[in-house]
Amino acid sequence: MSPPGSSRWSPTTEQLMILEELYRSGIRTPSASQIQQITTHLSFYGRIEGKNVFYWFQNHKARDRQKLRRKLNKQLQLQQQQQQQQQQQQLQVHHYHQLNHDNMISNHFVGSTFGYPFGSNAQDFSFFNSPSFLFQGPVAATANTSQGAMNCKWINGYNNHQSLVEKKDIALSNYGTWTLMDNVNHEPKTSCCTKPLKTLDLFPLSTTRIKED
Amino acid sequence: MSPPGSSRWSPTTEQLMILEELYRSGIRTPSASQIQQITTHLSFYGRIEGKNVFYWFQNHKARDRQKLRRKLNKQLQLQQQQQQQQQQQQLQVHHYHQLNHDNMISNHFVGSTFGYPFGSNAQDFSFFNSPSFLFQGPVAATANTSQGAMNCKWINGYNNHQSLVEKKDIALSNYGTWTLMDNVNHEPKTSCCTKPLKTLDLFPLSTTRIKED
DNA sequence: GCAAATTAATGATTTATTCAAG
DNA sequence: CTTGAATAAATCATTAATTTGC
Repeated sequence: MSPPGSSRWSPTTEQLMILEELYRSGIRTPSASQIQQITTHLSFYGRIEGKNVFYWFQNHKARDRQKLRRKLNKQLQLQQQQQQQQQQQQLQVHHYHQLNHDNMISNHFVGSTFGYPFGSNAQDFSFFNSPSFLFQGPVAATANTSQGAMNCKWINGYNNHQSLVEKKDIALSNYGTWTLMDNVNHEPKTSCCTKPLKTLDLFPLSTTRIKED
Repeated sequence: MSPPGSSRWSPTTEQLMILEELYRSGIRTPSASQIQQITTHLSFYGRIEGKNVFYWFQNHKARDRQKLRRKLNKQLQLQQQQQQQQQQQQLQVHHYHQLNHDNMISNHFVGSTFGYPFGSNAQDFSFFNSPSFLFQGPVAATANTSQGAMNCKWINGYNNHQSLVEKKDIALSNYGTWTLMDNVNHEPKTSCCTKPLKTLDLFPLSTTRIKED
């Protein structure tokens, strides 16, 4: 399923089944602690990281929507075609009664015949009903919303894709987006800037490259 | 600048100046370690977190693009208008010479008169020339790309917006996206699931909510 | 001058699109 | 062709500018 040197996660059958069950049960955008716990539990069935769970839900939700949209578009097109056919039939009748008639027939109001079918009026709090194990502990200790408790941390680096460096020249495409994490001693062992530099030291003299990538 | 109980970061004048300088110097999507170091250095001028830096660059880049696009659209519209005027003039001349002439004049090739002005053919590696302080150490120890070194961690929680809960009912809008971080002992103090539950325990019997949000 | 009311900027989130591995 | 991962675009929400009536 996920060969050792594999660059991307691929879910175990069981992991997948669980994820799908969770999805079906209403979870769409799991919170930090939910992802945390899901990951913990799924790691029992194979190597997995939080971001895998995160991306999985994101993609699954997006592609569900996409599927729906496509289906609706199909229906809409069908309906439009039908309407056009009807109109043409009417035209023919018309023609039959009165030749040399003007060709202009409004085609505009077709789309508005049925409204937006999604229940977009309500926030998705459905995960309150999500599987019990997600809320066993003192829920992620979230009562503690003080500055220290949920501390904002970190970012994609050069994403384990050493191989990409050679394949393409995009190796440095990096980062995902944002993310809070549980309180963590983030002593950047990489940082050697013990004394803060003064502002002027930050800038090289070359201001020559103003480039849009 | 950033009042104590403020829910969102607002940059100090100096922070802003530095960020803009970095941007001008070519930085567009700083890597993890870059953000890290930028944050460290900016925190000298006021409270700031990594995500602020991250978002700042993301937004700044996006809004630059946007500005450019708008400018181009304006130019394009202008040019189109000019062309139309020219065409109308030609038409009038035409008319002058030959009345009752066909009205069809191709309007298509207008857009292609000037190409895409961006240097979109090259990747942006410009930040290799970025301010010296960013690369003081053994560059974020990135030589170490083994599994352990850059470890994937965590996610937005209920984003310190305790106040929002009352104001609106959207309090639970949560999470950003993904993010690697330097190796960190992530002993989730929130997790109390010491022994992995069996699969069946994960699911409640209610499969009633299959909702599209 | 100075708050209340509007509007413009912009920080933060969410959704859509794209890339590329398998 | 599916789908994990990454990026860009659109959107939301709050704060800062600003206008306005006093």
